[in-house]
Parts: sequence; C-alpha cells; structure tokens
Amino acid sequence: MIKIYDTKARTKREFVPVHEGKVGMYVCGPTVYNYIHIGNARTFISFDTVRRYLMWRGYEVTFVQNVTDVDDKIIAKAAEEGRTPAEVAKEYTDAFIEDMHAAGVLDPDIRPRATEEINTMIALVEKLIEKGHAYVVDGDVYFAVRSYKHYGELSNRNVDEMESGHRELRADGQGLEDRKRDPLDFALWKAAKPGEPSWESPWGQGRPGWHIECSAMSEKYLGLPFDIHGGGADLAFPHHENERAQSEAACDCTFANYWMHGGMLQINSEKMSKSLGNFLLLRDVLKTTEASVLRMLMLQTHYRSPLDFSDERLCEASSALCRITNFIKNAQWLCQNAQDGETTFDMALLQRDVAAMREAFIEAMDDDFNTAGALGAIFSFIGEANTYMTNASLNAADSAALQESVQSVIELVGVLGISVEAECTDVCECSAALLALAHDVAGYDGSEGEAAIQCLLDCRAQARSDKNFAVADQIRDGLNDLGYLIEDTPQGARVSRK
RNA sequence: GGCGACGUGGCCAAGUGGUAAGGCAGAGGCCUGCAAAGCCUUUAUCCCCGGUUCGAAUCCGGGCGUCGCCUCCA
Repeated sequence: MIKIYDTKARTKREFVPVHEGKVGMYVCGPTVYNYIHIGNARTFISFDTVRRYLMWRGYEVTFVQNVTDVDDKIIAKAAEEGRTPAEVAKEYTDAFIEDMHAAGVLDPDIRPRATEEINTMIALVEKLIEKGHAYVVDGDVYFAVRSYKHYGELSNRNVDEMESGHRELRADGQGLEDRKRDPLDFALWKAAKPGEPSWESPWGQGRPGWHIECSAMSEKYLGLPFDIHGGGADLAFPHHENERAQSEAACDCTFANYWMHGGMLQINSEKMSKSLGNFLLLRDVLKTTEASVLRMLMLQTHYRSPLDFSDERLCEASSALCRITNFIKNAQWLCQNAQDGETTFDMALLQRDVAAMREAFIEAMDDDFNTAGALGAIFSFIGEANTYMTNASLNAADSAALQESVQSVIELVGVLGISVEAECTDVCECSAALLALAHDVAGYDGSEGEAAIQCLLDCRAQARSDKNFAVADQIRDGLNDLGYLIEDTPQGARVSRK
C-alpha cells in the first residue's frame, strides 16, 4: 500500500488512483525566461523519482508537465535583450529539455506549451464568468476569490484573516491596481499592453494569467479529477491554491486528489537568490558532476525536507555512489573469475539478504517515497554482500545467483533514477600512447590495444613476482595516466576505466 | 502579525510508542611490496524542562533555537 503525504489533508493518505492501475500526474513546469537552477532541478528530480517508482510498482502513469512560455518575465527578458518573447521562450524551452535529459529526468508523456493552449484557457475563463466566479473589467478578467467557498483550504489559509494585501503595481507603472472587487482576486486574463504578445478573446486582445494555464492544461490532458498534482512548496500559495479554485469552481468537482510539495533547496545554508549571488544553474553543476551523483545527493534527503546543497555534500554523494559501483565491480569480477572449487560463502544467505533488501526498499518507498530509507536498504545489503565477498572464491555454478543480486541492486537504484555501470568497462581501446607505453616498458610490438594492455599486465605480474616493484609501479602509473585503473585482487590484476 | 516545518553521533540523514537504518569523515586492526577496493572493531539515548504511558527520539504542554511561506519563485 502506497501512502502519500497530501498537503491539503496535512497528513499521509493511502494512495487510491481514480482509475485502477493508472495514475495521472501533473507537475508544474518552468517559466522559460532563463536556464533552470538546481532548486528547480530538485523538484523535477523528486517527481521523476515518484513517477519512476509508480511505474515500477505497475501503474500506468500519465505524466503531464507544462511549459509556461508566455509571462511577464519572458516579456521583460525579451525587451531587455531586444528579442521577441517567442525567441526567448524557444531558447529556454530547448535548454530546459536539454537540461532535463542531462539530469536523467524522463520526458513527460505530454508537455503542453501555454501559447498552444490559449483556446482551452479562454474556454475555461468563459465558463468561470458564466458561473459567476469571474468578472470582466476593461479587458481584464478576475477570479472572484470569495465566490469559491473552499479557497484557502489547500494552503491552510483563512480568507478573512488574509491580509488584504498590497495592491499590485500595474506593469505599466500607472499606479495602483484598484479595479478588483476584492484585493484577493487574481487575474485570469490580462488585457494586452502595447508590444506584448496577445491573443484574441471575447474580452479583447490579451494573454492568460499564470494560474489559469495549469488549470486548463491539466484538465485537458488528464481530466478531472486526476491523481497527483506536484510542485515546489513555494507554489502551494498562491499558484496551486488559485489553480484549485479555478478548476473546482468551474467543474464543481475535485481538481486533484493528492497534492504533493517538494522541499526547498538551499545553498550553503542560504536561500538561493540572485541578490546573494548563490544561484547555481543545473547545467553548470552538470558540467563537473555526474547526474547520478547529483541525484544521489538529492535522494539522500526526503523530498519534503529542506536540503542544503554544497560542494562537500556533492563530494560525499560521489563517495556514496562509488560504494555502489565498487560493489558491482567487485561482484562481477568475482563472477568472471569463478572457479571450479567450493563457494566460500552461503548463497542462501545472500539470496535471503537480497529479498530483505527488496522488501525494505518497497516498504520505504511505499511510505511517501522515502528515498533515503530506500537507499539505506540498498547500502545495508551491499555491506552484507561485501562481507561475504571478502577474500571469497566463487563456484561457477553459484555465479548466477551473485549476478542476480547485482542485477537487483542495479534495478532498485535504477528505479530511483540512478544509473550505474552494469559491467566492468571494456578496456580494449587502442591508443598510440598505450602502444608506446607497451613498447617502451614491455617491448611490445603488436597493434591491438587489448593485447598491449595484456602484455603490460603480464609484464607487471612478472615484475611483481620478481619483486621488481619499480617496474610494476611504472606500468601501473603509466596506465593510470592513460585513464586505466589497475587494482590487484586475489584473482589477479583488474583493469577498469577511471 | 498569520501559516507551517524542523532541531537525532564530527558532518549529513532515516526512523513517529517498544528499546537508535544508512552515507560521509575519524581512530585502531586485517589483507597488501605499495596502492586501490574490501572486511573487522570503535564514536549517540535523539535541543531543554515538565506530563501521559509498563515503556517515548517517537504523544501532550511549556521553553530555547533554526528555517520556510505569506510578493514572482521549484
């Protein structure tokens, strides 16, 4: 049984999908006016993990994520750079998709663009006007917050106690906005200002408000109600509250059954902000960091908790990931070098531990996607398996069972979106530098890269048995410089790419 | 001011009533020519006070501290 913490209920609830075996998920996408930062990335990675897990658990998941490609910020950015808003939106939409791929986030099943769904939004606004939940003022349309009696339930706010709030400054700087009937009302449709992108509507030229986009697109592609609505915690109010109000007022039904909100990411204990200059772009981080390392870092903390990002933590995550890849490498090496003799450890015990790992993994993930607990289950197993494998030898007949345990680890880690090398890297690349090294040190004159390495390894093995460690180390260092890692094991020297 | 979250070993972090997962780092040891990886041992009673309970990190009350949201924000 999967339990999900629902923001609206403020507690964990058993997950029961609208349609058995299927899940409809909507996660608010970016406003494309710049590259996404790692805070954005955290949210997307979190929900990617939720999605992967639900799929792994057998659900047919429909994942919808919008792109907000018309917005004040895009317009401002375009004006700043002397480009059209469409050009700006296109550039950063492409960059966003590129970044998501680089981060190992699966493509949504449907990725609607706000500018391609204007008619859907207009239809929704019309419906709200018809039902008395919205009103028109000079080409603007506002949602009447007090006409929807459940307003505030999602973010736990009392309408009457909410500060009447600051009146928005008009974008054109023409003074205070005072055309709304209630200060809490928000724009569904904004009348066009000169030079701005706009579309025809029953209320004249204009463009949609931010909140209506998600209401329109989620309903169009998922139908109402749908199962899971996700986003960063900072979107709970006002964005999600407003979305919910719009959709539920229009359809007189539930909008989303489960509201999930991801915790905020901080950098060096500070909130990420441009003024503090600690804004980290995802693409910049990924220039020097493996996507799996970043993911390891993020998944070691529960998705709802705040997470502090720092180079130190990245380093730790990298070491942690190495523990997994080392296990896989060691186990596979053992399998490859399986002998005819007895296996020195109890296979039944190993298999029991694999089963325990899988059970603990599922238990953790079923409990509101506790990725930290799930990783703990995997690491616990690796610790056990490493103990078995220490100075062990393996019977060829038992290697299948060990191989299966490796596959289990790869599978579970993969459910979390962390990809690890499935096999020891192929080392038969031929390079001039490698051949030169082989020639210089071992007198090798062949042309095959693989043979050259083997020649060097043989030479080194001989040198070691001769206690000629200077030559042995020269070979190891030389191969090291060429990107090969040489490790001595009871079964001989092991080569892998660094 | 309103809403909410959090405070667990050196650092990070699971655990929400039954006697403290896991990762990183450190120390000692084993293995090893050295290295790498790995193994073994070792480091906590869970911010403070009070209460409920046979029993609490886990529930309740109070205090101290940190943080987020309340405005565009993942």
